[in-house]
Amino acid sequence: MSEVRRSRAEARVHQIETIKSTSRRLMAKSGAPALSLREVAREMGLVSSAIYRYFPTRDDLLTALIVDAYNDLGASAERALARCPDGDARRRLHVVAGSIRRWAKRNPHEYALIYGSPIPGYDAPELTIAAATRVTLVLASVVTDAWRGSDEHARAAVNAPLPDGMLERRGFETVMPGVLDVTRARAIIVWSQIFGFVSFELFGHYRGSVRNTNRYFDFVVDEMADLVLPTSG
Amino acid sequence: MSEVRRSRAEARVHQIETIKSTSRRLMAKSGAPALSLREVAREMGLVSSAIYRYFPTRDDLLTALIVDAYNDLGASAERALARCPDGDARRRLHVVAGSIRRWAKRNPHEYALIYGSPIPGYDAPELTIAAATRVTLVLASVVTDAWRGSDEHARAAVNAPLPDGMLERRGFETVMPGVLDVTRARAIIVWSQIFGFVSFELFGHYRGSVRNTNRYFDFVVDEMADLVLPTSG
DNA sequence: GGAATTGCAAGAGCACTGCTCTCTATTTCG
DNA sequence: CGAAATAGAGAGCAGTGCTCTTGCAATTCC
Repeated sequence: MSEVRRSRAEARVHQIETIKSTSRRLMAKSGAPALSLREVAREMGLVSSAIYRYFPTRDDLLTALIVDAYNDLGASAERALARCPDGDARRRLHVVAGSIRRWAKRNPHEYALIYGSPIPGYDAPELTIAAATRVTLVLASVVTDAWRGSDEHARAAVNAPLPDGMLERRGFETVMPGVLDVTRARAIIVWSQIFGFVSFELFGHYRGSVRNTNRYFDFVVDEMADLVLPTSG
Repeated sequence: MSEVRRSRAEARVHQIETIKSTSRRLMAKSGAPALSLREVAREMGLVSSAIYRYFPTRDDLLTALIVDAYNDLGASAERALARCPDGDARRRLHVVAGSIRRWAKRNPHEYALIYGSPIPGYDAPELTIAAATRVTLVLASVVTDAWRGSDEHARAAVNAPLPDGMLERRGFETVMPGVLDVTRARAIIVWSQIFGFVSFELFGHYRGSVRNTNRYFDFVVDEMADLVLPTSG
């Protein structure tokens, strides 16, 4: 295609990028399980064995796509939250949750890739974990900001003892500083609920019970806000 | 293997059963995506083409496995609930939720098959929908029984208007008779939450945040009970 | 009971897959 | 410039889902 003269290193990153974008395009049509290295190569006008210069195995290509998907979702949530830095907490939660849902509906196969069944025998390397954390940090920050500077009354109203060693301690101190343990535990519920909802919606499990998923999603996020945000009373 | 003399019809259902159980065994090792008709045939001492007498396509075999999985999970939940017909509602919810989670951990690949990413281009036939409903009916009955004969005070405490046309009306009248709309909507949250939890646990998304998933699961179910059961106050 | 029909398994074959290997042309580096 | 590293081509291997034909056995019909 592009007749630009490139150094070898430049050409390499360009090829890697082309392989990934071609894969994404093909994946959008038939999903990750049907993604074939040979088809990617064919689409690029390459012979199949050439792909292996860049991704030694199909799983390596999938890993790269997974990392990109996590980052794309994370960046999307970050942008959405940045767009309302001073709204009230409930609205911010709606905005972040909505951006996650919209991203998933825009990229259903990539969503399935990262939040659907994992590829059996495939163990997520460290790279993916860091990328996966991004979107959770956005959610965590909404809750943390909402509780920042809350008074004793609000905290006492929800405080409750938690079973010992239920949550990981390492990490939470820096991620949700100054937030009660119960609230942290509930924030994880909110997180699971949002992705549980999106998965059920995308994978068709609401058929027969939920009619208007947009309205129902608003309802669910409201309930989650009640669960995890300080009472605005 | 078995040298029993069988009529043609008997032999047929026996072969179908053998194919399915062999598939389940192979799936337990490497997951559904890696399930190969040829390997099933090899395992049974058959030639690959013979399988097609019973399942005209790989998708048909998967459909059969999906239906069986839904039914197995549904029956498991039904049995669990039948074992405590007169406990209090909170305990019954814990029992049903726990049975779902235990089934999932015992049959992770079958769980992934029905609640993980759907096979792209695969549309669940009516058969699977009926089977899929079973486990939801068990959850619904716990909530319905809890609200049966509740007084006005309890109902007024949670009653709230719901957006129009949010839930499907058809079906709910018979499935959760006499239950408030808000409670129905919340029951769906509970349902999503349980499966969201199990998916996150099985697919490894809690790594780094939840340490003791058993205790955390109890916590989550308790919170869900608070959301959907009448206050026992 | 014998003949026609149907059902089952075998085996070859097609187009596809991931992946490996060798060979050649080209670019990079000392 | 010459040596080393790299990209791509092409053949090939073992595996896949699925189709088609052939021969045999069991069932059904007259």
